[in-house]
Amino acid sequence: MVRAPCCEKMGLKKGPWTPQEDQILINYIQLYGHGNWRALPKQAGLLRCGKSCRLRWTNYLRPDIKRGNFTREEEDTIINLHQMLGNRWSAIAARLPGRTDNEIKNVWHTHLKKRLKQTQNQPTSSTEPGRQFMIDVSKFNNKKHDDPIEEQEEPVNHVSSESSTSSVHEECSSDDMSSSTADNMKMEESSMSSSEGFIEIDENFWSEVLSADNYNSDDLSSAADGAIEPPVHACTSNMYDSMDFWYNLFTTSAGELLELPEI
DNA sequence: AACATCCGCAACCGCGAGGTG
DNA sequence: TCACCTCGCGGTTGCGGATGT
Repeated sequence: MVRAPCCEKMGLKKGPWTPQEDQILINYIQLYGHGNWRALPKQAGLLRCGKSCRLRWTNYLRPDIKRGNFTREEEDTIINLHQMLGNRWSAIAARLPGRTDNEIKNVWHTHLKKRLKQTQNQPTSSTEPGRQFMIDVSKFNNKKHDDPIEEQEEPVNHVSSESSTSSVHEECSSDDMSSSTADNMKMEESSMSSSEGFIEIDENFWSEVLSADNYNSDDLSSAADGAIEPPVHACTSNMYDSMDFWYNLFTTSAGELLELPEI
């Protein structure tokens, strides 16, 4: 069959969004959610295709999006996750609360690719200060199923964005995000504990993590309480300040530390 | 100051997956 | 089982600002 073009109807606007359009979209989604993206622009009175609305919302207007430059830690995380997952930006984004796949993709192409190239050109003994870790998941590359995450059991409490037609909160709450992140971590836990995978962490890593005195589990777990106002605080705080982040990354679901090889 | 080039980012395009009747 | 529809993802494009000449 022939797929109908996204914006088949003439007169649909393309290009940059105006503040007015943004406001219309935000207001509409706050009131009604986004059960059907295709129908949304018509119902909201926007001269845009549904796809454009969805993109604008998910990449820019969503209240839980963390704006601003990527921290060094975030960049390192992206690099390491990219080693593990390849160009699976949405999977990488799932581990970086407040960051979108598009944003991560952009930062990869504009910064990190270069940085990685530079790093690779340097002798192995030359390292930058600060924490670093490497995850060798070469085994994933040989798998028929290229997504180690989706091979894991379905998250019990996963809230599908498709099912959230009535509440913006379901889609955007940090709770939802952290739970999906935690679920995804399960994949890493199983893959990392495999004898084939290894994690390389410098000696300062755990001491830094374990001595984090500004740990506040509420940052990532404080769910939306039903109010329409988005939980911005969960996204503007540095995720690396949260013990939960590192804890989930390097522990099993039973709370046991993953086995890390001697370096 | 004017022009050229580079860079970053938002947005678009097309494909595949999954859901539904 | 199949056809169709919608959504999400990854790749790519193009605009606008920053920087260099």
